Order: sequence, then structure tokens, then C-alpha cells
Amino acid sequence: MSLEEVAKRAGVSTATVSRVLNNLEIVRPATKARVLKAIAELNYQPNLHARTLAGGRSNTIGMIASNLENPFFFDVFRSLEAQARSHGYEVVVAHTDYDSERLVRSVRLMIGRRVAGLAVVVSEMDPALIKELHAARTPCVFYDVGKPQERMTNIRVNYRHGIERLVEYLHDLGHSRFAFVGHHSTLAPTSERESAFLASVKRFAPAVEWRTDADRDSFEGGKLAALRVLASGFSPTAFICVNDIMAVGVLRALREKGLRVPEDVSVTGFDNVRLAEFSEPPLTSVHIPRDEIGRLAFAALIPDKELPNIAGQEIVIEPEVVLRASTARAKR
Amino acid sequence: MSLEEVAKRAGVSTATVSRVLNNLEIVRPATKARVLKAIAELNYQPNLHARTLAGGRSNTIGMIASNLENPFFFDVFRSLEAQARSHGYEVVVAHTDYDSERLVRSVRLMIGRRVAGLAVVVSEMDPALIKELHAARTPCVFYDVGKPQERMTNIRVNYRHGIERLVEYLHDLGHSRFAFVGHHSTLAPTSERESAFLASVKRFAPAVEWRTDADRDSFEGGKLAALRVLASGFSPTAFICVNDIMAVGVLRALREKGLRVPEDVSVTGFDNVRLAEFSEPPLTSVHIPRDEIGRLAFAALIPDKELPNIAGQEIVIEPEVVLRASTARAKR
DNA sequence: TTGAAAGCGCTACCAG
DNA sequence: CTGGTAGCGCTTTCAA
Repeated sequence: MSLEEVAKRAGVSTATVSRVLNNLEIVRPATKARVLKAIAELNYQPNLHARTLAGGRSNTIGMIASNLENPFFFDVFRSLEAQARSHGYEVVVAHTDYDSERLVRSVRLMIGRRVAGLAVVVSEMDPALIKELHAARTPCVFYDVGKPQERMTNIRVNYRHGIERLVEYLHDLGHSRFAFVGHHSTLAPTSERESAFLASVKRFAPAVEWRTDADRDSFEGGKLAALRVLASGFSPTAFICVNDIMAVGVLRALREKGLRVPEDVSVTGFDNVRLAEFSEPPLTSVHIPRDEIGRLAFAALIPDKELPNIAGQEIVIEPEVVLRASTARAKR
Repeated sequence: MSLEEVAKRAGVSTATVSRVLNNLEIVRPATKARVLKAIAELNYQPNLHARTLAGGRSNTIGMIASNLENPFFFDVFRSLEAQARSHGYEVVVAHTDYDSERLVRSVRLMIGRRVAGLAVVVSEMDPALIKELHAARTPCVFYDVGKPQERMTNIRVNYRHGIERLVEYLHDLGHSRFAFVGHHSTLAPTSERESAFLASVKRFAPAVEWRTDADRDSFEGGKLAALRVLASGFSPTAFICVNDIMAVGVLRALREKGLRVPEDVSVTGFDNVRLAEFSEPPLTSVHIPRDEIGRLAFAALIPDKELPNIAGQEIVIEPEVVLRASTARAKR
């Protein structure tokens, strides 16, 4: 099923069919109707590869995420996709599962697809890969990695502030022993959160004790990390978790150990995904506006003449603490 | 950056470059090395569209899901993708959000991409769309919709048995007033689950009362449905939910109404996703093997000479009840 | 307003 | 083992 068959059936040239397909308004209505009829009768679907190749431009946007299973990433995807769709673009997602090999593969695949733009929402990224993207002239937007440059936009969250506010709040409630639960502690945003945690603890509570532990980015990972902290003999008054998913795992671990939240121990999440409201108890968290991130990402990749152009810039988002029932005054 | 430039730089023909790209073992090692060097120096990435177009075959598999945010779908995706990757295929996912317009768009897009195969994991599907897929000669595998035919495989779960076992179990515990919480009750699998629910209730407990309610497939949806049931004046001894996500929403609603689970009311989920173990209380659920579904889907699309060929068949999966803490003997 | 034809970048067949 | 070259299905000038 090709353009040519449609053209033959409609008694026109392939050029005309192409014009109809692309809605070029220079086709006589009668001709257009005939072509449309042929298309419908033949159940014709244009070959996107041929189209992209001949046209020299793609209308698909790529997105690469570390862990689409974590609703944080999914929410960004959803928002980006909504923007894309309303502007006539498609988005293709790849999920790397925090695996750098898969990241490399995904990036190359996106370059091979000659995507119109690429949103990279991963924890860590080899600068060499960014170079490849730059060499391929792919417009990119990075979340939390890289530096702004030509064709490369940056969106980041001021974790430091988010964590500072959390620690300050807990400190005010009388907490004095903190545990920090992250994942793959070597990863950039995690470690930024971790270092922000350490800095905050020192600043607001120089005399307090703390401990950190990390595992996979999942419920299970949060649970294991918490169990390890507890097994080490340290008994924190508060667990600060790198995200809400891990916090839910921590809640389970505490419950299994017979500790009540927030009566005995306080727990905080991060990101403020929907689950934070539905966990038991609901989680005090730090809101990161995924919708806005998705919108900004699209705007950075496909600038709109109407809106201010943010391509090539660095955008910093200020997070906000959301109080719920998982935190309370520390037991004395 | 094209094949030709690489060829020029390596001092060979484009045909030879193509051969080394495709690992055809008939290239002299020395030549191959030169080509590889040129590729690396130029940072060349082959244009996938040109490749697919010229080769006449794609190595990407498509998957369309109703709601990738629900871990059930994501787990199937993950499993399918693992299979695909290990066989040299890529997978492109689309998420329709239960919107039939988006389903149509996604299907056409996949046809336009000339995917090697398409896995459709949605709740409902217009037979006309299946016809389009058939006309496009796209190998397909459907989960819970359609009928097996040429190039079309079917995977389904025996919901009836799953629900029957759940109802029987609850009935044995003395439950007598059931509520069924679903989403978009008009959708096929939901309604299959709903009708299975009704049939089971009548069979195991002909004298009991029941009520059904439905909403969006999300935490919020489950919560709203439960609140509606309660507001109607009906007070069930057990809530049977169409999946674990909605069950978590139900748990929240019950807690807000001051009802304890399982002391006052029992709640069951379905699918047995990871969250079922991490909710509070952990959910009694019905296990659906997403891994197996993903593996079967791949096998149906890309038959392996070694394995038995399941393409064109109908495969029925038997679910199994998993008991956890959200169910208990009914209050008298 | 329409058609003819030259590519887009790659694969695959046929020679050599 | 390597090169030449005819397409793959579409878009896009350039003419008509």
C-alpha cells in the first residue's frame, strides 16, 4: 500500500496525493475529494519512515527516563506528551532502568530516529553522550544533568532548598536523629539531595546525629534501606527519603518493626506524587511540579513564536514542602 | 552525516559501509577496521528511517496500553521490552488513557511505522480498528480483546475464576454484603469482571446484597467510588475492586469514614502489583502474571524457531488468589 | 492547480 | 570480498 497506488486509483500524480496528505491548500476540492476517497477505500496509511526521510524532518519527540515506573517520571512524560500532541508531535519514550548501557543505547536510538527534540530525564549522564547529542545537532532538554549550551536547555530543581526546609521543619519539631534514604547514592540528583541533606543537618542542627543508606528506587529498596538503618543500631527520630516511592517502602519497614508513624518516627517523601496522598499515613513531601517540567521541556525543544524562548537557558524550579500526617513532634 | 560520507572517508563504497554496519561477515578485517574508524571519527549514527525503508522491515515492536500509570500495564511493558531487547528489537509504547480517539491515532501511527508487531493491551477495541490492523498485515497480539485469527493472537485471563474464588473465599468468611468497584463500567474487561462478580455472588451467596460503582482507574477513582457506595446508605462487609490501584483508593475512603480494614470491612484488589504488598494493610489480591503475558506477547509476535509457535492462538491464563491482611472474617 | 522527476539515506542484488 | 546501482515510499522543486 503506497502513495503510488493511491495516486493511480485517484487518477492523479503522487505529488498531488502528497499534497492532499499534507493539507496543502492548493489542491482543487474536487481533486482532493477523489484522493481522499481513494485513500479511504484502500485503507492507506502513509509510511512514516519514507515521510521523515523525504521530508528531512521528524515530528516525533523523544524522552528518556530512568524509571518510568516511578510516577514522577511518568507525570513528566504525560505532561510533555499532552503538549506534544496538541502541537502535532508524537513522543517516543525510552526507559533505562538506571542502566548506563541502556542510556547509551537509547540516546543513539533517538539520534538514529532523528527526533525533533529529546528530553532527557535521568539521574546521571556521561558528558561524552551529551557531546554525541550535540554533534548530532539534536535539540535537547535535560532535567538535573548537564549545563546549558547551544541547543541544550536545562531544567533543575533547587533540591537544596527543598531539603533545607524539610530539615528545618523537622528540627523545629524537636527531631535530633535523622536517617537519609536514597537510591544508588552515586547518582547525581540523589547525591545532590544527599549532600543537601548533610549540609542542612549541619546547618540547622549541628549537634544531631545522622545516617544515610541507599538501595534501588522502589518500594522494596526503601524498605531494605530502612531495615538496614534500624539493624545498624541507630534509631532515627525521622527518615528523610529521596522520593515518595522509597518513603512508602520505609513506612512498611517501620510498621514491621512495630514503630508507629508519626508517633514514634517521622517520615518524609519527596516529589509529592499522587501516592503520597494515598499512603498510610499520607506523606509529608516536597512538591515538584511535574506538569510544569513537562511544559517547559516541550517549550525548550519546540519554541513557540508566541511564547518567550527558553531554549539554551537554565531554569530553576523552587520546590515547596507539603505537610501531611507522616511527620509530628519528636518523642522526647 | 550519512553513509556516503563515511564511505568517502574510509575509501570504500557505501555498500561496504552498509555491510559492516550490519555485521555481514564477508568484509575483510582490514577494510572493516577502516570503516569502523571512519564511523567513530565522524560520530556517525545511521538513519533508522532510511534503514527501515530500504530494508523493508522494521525491528521495532509497538505496544499500546490504556494506562501506563497503572503498574499492571507497566509490568507487561517491562517484560515485553526485556524480551524484545534480548532479541534485537526495540519497543515503542503508546498510552491512550482509555480514550478511543487516542487509540485510533496510536494504532494508525503504529501502522505508519510499519512495526514488526503490535501488542495491544487496552480495555476495549472497535472491531473496525482490528480490521485496519489486519488489512495492514501487522502481526498483533491482543490482551483481553478480539478473537484469534490470521496474524492475530489472543491472550486472556480467566477473570471469572479469579472473581469466583474471591467471592467464595469471602463468602466462607461470612461476608454477605458486597460492593464491586470498577472503572468505566462500559469497558470490556471491567465489565467482564463485573459480570463475573455478579454471577459469582449469585452462585455462592444467592441471598446476599451487592452494589457496584465505577470511576476512573486511579487512586482517586477508587476513593470516590467507595465514598459513593457508602453515601448511598449501603454498608458492604466487603469491597471487591477491579484492580489494586483502585483498592488503595478504597482503603483511603474507608479510613476517612472511620472504618477499619479488615476489622470492619474487607477489601480485595486484583492484579497483585507490587503496591499490593506495600499498602496498609497489604491487599488480598488475585495474581495476574504480567511477566508471562509480556513473554507470551513477544513470542506471539516474533515466533522463535526453537519454541512452540503460539501465533494465531488463544491463550488463557488462570489467575490465583493471594491472601493478605485486607480481608478477614465478617463482623456479625 | 497539477505532473515529472530528483533526491532523502540506506539495503540488497548483480557483477567483477 | 568489494563496488555499482536500483529501488524503498515519500516530499519538493521546477515546469507546464
